[in-house]
Amino acid sequence: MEYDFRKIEKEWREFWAENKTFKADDFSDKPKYYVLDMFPYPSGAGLHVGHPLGYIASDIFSRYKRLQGYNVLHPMGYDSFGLPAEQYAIQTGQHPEKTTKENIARYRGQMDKIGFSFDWDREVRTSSPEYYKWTQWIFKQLFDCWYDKDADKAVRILELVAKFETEGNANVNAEHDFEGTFSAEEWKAMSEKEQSTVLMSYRLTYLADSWVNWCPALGTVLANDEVVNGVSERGGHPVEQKLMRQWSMRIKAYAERLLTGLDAIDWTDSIKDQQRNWIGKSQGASVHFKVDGHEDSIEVFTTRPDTIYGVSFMVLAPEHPLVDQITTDEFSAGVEEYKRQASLKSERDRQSDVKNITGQNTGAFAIHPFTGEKVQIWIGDYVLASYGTGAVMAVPCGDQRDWDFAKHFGIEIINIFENVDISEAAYAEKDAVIANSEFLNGLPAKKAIKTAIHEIEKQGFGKGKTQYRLRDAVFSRQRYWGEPFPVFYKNEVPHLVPDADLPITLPEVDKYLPTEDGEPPLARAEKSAWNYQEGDRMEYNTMPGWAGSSWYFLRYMDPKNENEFVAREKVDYWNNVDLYIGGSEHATGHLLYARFWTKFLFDLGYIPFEEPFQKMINQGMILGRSSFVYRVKPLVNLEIEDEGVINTIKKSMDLNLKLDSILRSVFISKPILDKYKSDPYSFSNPRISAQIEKLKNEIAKEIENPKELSISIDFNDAQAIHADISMVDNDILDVEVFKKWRPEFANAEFITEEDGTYVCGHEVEKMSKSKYNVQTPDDLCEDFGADTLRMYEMFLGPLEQSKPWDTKGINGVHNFLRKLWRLFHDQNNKVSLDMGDPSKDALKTLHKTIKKIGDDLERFSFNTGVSNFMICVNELTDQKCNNKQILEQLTILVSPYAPHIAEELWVRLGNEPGTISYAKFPEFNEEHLVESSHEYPISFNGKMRFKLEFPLDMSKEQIEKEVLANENAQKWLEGKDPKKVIVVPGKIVNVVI
RNA sequence: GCGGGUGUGGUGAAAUUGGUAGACACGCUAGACUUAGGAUCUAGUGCCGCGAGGCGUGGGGGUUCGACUCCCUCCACCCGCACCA
Repeated sequence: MEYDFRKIEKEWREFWAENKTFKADDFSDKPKYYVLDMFPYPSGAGLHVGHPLGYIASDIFSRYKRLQGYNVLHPMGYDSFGLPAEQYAIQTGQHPEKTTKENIARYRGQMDKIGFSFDWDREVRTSSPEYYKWTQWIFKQLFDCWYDKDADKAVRILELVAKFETEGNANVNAEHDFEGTFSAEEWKAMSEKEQSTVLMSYRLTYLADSWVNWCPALGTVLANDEVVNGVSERGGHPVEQKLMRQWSMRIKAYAERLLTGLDAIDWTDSIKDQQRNWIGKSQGASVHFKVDGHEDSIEVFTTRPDTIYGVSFMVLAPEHPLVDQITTDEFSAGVEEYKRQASLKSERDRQSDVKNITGQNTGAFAIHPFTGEKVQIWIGDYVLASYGTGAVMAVPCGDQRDWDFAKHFGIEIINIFENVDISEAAYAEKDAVIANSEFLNGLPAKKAIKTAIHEIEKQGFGKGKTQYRLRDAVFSRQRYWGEPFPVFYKNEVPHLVPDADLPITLPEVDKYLPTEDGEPPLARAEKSAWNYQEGDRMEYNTMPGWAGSSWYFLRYMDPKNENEFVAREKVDYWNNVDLYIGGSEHATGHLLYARFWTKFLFDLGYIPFEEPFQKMINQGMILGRSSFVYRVKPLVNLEIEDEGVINTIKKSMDLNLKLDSILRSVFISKPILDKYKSDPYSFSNPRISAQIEKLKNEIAKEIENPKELSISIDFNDAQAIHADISMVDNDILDVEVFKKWRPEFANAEFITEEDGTYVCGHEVEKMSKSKYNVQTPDDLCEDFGADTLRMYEMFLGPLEQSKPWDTKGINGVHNFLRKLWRLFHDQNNKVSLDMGDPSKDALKTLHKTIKKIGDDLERFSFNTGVSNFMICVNELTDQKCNNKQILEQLTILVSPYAPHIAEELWVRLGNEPGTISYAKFPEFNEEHLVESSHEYPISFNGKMRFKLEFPLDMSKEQIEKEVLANENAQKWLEGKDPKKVIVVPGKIVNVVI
């Protein structure tokens, strides 16, 4: 074999590992560049071909940056705490640490085969105590801080205590959820426990009773981003709302900075929009409406205070705390009933049922703060208790839901817009001029909003307010396989474990299940099983998966530091991640939390930047191509004289079952199935027909006089069964392997094509174990080599696009590498080089390629890069070029994509082993591309008809003359005079007729 | 409903600033050489048409000498958000 990739690749991988070729220097005169991949969760299934897509791209870019003279940080690690390992532990009793280690070993083996230039000395695992010690430490910092809105940053809690001691809390501008005010004296008079409770409502991580998403099937709470459409993101289990005492992260404090920070980072609009959406900023005013005859007032939040004169009623959420107090006797029964019905509906139902307008009058009235008029107070489930204040001022002329509600219940609709017709629908645009609104009359909405807020504040019944949809993030999980909290309890008051005693390691437990009384698994641990034993008990919850991943990119800079989470000098040198590659599915989870923690650590002065990931590229998902075999179902039509309907149905079903068992193991080739679908009567299969006949006779014996009995096969309802793609080649099933696949298929029969083959159907789906369509990179590495795999994955198409995996074209890429190899070698596979000066043509090809490859890398267009290499090698092959100077440059160019073959060729060219990774990226020299003439496409009315070659220095006029004189042009002119001739020098000629 | 994205041969795709649409690769067809590794080489391959030629980048319209590219409008698919006050 000429190009022996197996031997080459193995040797070079060993060389890189032994020589630590890709070790990154912590301090260097070179400029730094940090390329990061989203680290994987090591699942039991191993890597499939989709995982390396992003890793290959980032590796190519890392290698390119090294060639450009950068000191590149390109690490890899494992997000190794998580649910699947724990579920597996519950089933098998094995410690999750054991399976996690095994899975990591498998991942590492797979990654090693692909030739990544990771600095493996920097590997981190979120589940290792050396790592999570610092996750616990960061938690402690959050606990020890509050958010000072005046300084707009996190500040130590001691400073807050100092303020309380001197002036109480009245003038403290903090992000908090403490209700009420206290003086310095009152503060000092509080017991330690009371003070602790107060402080808790200011801390950036806090313990509180909060409504959480409880997932009974997983036995844990979930964060909002882990709940999708009312079910758990992992596993799709139902989720219910439950009030629980939980640790939360006060991410709300950072809402505004998380929003504005997006403007300064280079991410896709899609991800930024998702985060903006999730944060959900809305500006407006909070306004208090007095309740007629009550002390209480209703606080509403509105984005349109300019429409306040259009308020003709109020709507409270059915759960609003004031509802019971204000409801009049007359309406109390109706209100109770409405509340009951609303409580029966799930949050999801309430949200999906948009068309039904429901509501209930409470009989109470609110006083309009400006007009003093009484407006009805209703309850309605279109108002959500969890958003804003759980109450709205209804402006039917300006809000479609309010309009619908008013129409439905016959409530007055006041028009406060100039020249706007609101008889058919509300007018929600902000371009109308306000009318009918006293001091707001004649103002356009934008101005009116400001004026209204000003007036509301002046009169003292409300103020301008900005509201965010972002909720604080629940940080406790009732699970075993996660970071323990550095928290112990004394008299149920939480205390922090001192830094010196960190990490709190995971204690051994007898089972990975909750206790009988519903406590999390850690409650099973004996006190002595903990490595810290202060207080009455330790915290039994563990941290969520996103804890460790929120700061791992920092740890890579200083992975072995035992004294700090990262040394300041190192983070000063490496700074933030220059290029982050990963999937877009983490938009509102990991990517938001990591930004939050980064801003927090920045506030405390530990790191010099506020945004973790400067530029991000989201690689598309690689989809699988599933193969299917088809099993048909019988259709029995039986009618029996003198027997009841029920009996008939029962017998029919029996028959169906019997027949099903006959057909169970019969599989029909896809093309034949399609034929029968359109023409069921063409079906003929002696064996099956015989079986059906036999069955019919049996029935005839059993049933005296069937009025009608027909048995047919329903081809349209054929059952498609996933067949493992490893036993399918080019859609043709290996029937012998299939029979051995599962016991139930041992006696399978196949209705095949004429040539005896069984043809499978196929579909593009997500790659997953259960669909038997998982392609691992291992086989492909074995068959074609890592360099081919790397180039092929890039060749598939643009990185960001999702695409089905198909190995059809892999030969083309493999052939390219063989052609490349042949440029350097003679027929006997001996290196054969021309040591002289390169030809003009070869230089032109080379420099054209240098330009394109460089440009492609700069815009992350890896697929066109591969194409350009192919073009280059094709041209050099045509030129029979084996010039050393040319090939040496080409080898460097190719090395980021195909590092193994590049290393081998580099040495065969006479260079030192291992030096290619730090060679100099070839310099583009335009001179080699300079042409003296250009082949002009000559088009008529924009259509290219033929080409003519002219010198580049020929004048426009001269070109025009030559073109028109050309006989080919005369043919297209058809004797007419051209209206106009456009000559773009060096580009094109267009003749307008 | 709102926001983001995609739409080009039989297939994956390319066209970077408005300038030869389909590069490169797969597949397919024919031929050559071998007949063992999934081989290699040559020629062809957008569609219609014998041909001249016509048509062609989701549909329709526009700007322009010239549009895959810019503008308007509609359609389909994918992703995210959604009684958010």
